[in-house]
Amino acid sequence: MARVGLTTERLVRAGAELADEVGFDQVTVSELARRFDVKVASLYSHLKNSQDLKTKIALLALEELADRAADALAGRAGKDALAAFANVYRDYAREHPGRYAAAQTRLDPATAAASAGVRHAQMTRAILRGYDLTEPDQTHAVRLLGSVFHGYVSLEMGGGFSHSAPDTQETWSRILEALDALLRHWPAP
Amino acid sequence: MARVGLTTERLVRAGAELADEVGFDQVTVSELARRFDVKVASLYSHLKNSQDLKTKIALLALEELADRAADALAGRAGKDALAAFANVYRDYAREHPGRYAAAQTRLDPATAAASAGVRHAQMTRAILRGYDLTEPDQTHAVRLLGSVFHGYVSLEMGGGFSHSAPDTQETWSRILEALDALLRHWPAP
DNA sequence: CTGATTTGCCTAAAGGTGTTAGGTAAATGC
DNA sequence: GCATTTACCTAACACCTTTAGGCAAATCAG
Repeated sequence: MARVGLTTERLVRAGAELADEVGFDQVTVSELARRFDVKVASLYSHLKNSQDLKTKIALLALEELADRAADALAGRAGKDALAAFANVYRDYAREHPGRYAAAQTRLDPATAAASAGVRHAQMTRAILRGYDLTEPDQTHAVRLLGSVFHGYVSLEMGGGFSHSAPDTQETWSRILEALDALLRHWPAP
Repeated sequence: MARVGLTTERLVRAGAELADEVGFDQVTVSELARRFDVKVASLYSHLKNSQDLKTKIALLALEELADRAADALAGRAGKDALAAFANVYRDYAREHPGRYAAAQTRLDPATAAASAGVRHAQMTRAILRGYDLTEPDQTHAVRLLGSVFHGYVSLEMGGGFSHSAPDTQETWSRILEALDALLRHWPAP
């Protein structure tokens, strides 16, 4: 009965990899057990249940994303910061589709408040400091940016833009330019 | 052994209602059977399998959404059309969260091509005729609008904007104004 | 180093979902 | 009124989730 050395940490990391390979909603405690060559029930010493696993994968993804975004923002401002930030999301989603999907799962308010999600909101606000917006327009703009980034990435990954000219990279660049222009000339109500 | 009168049609409609009540990914063949007071296996005469049910719910949602959008667009142009179209999405998602989620599921290319999804793209292009965009900018704009609408609605429904001032209705209006302004002054590359 | 304790992984079992194969009775058609 | 079709059923299997209780490996006390 050799011990494998399971920990919540290792399980969550493996779960994240599994998500990237087979899709977040195909992540299953059983498959995870199989990968560690261990019986399913053994995982329940480290995880409360299946939902717990998924939540922890989501939190991991949010952390990784926030870390990357913070890195990308360092030393940048204005359109430069905007593009760097946006590209972090898009690149992360492409590299880690399962983790990205995980990051979109609805968390209960308490968990969300303690997650890296708040860093994301702060960083978006930081970017907007490079533009001339005051409250409440800044909040409107935060929400717009979140919508565009999330919406674009999820449509692109879902194949919504597939196989049609012009290519999506071109569209992405033009959208970032358009957003920059919009933020520089944000219309009065 | 009284016959209940199951048809694929009725099952899909009931599935859509079930989705709105309990969430699209909680839609299960078993629960559907329970609602018709029928054994699970009986559904397999009308549905290929569970995935087939979900796909058909998605197609139904896409149709309904396209019908509403077409209605809303009739007789409108410019910003008026833009707002009406956008509101159809937002309202539909609020009234029918399960169906809306269904409408986001990835369809295989053949199914997608035969779905009401193409009408959505056509209507978006129709709206853009009210602005002065030529290809390929029109395509970029189609993608931007899709991203914003989908992104905003899914973030709002996921609770991403919850409990923070200003309220989301205000943001939504301002975003529509901003998009209108952006489309009227679409930046050159 | 030995014995006690903790703890990691196991077996067993129960309940839920998905799916297929084959039967019976109700509806339909000649 | 009989033959055929078809709607729904029972039975069975496979897989996932979760809990309860057991044994042996790791850890710790002395």
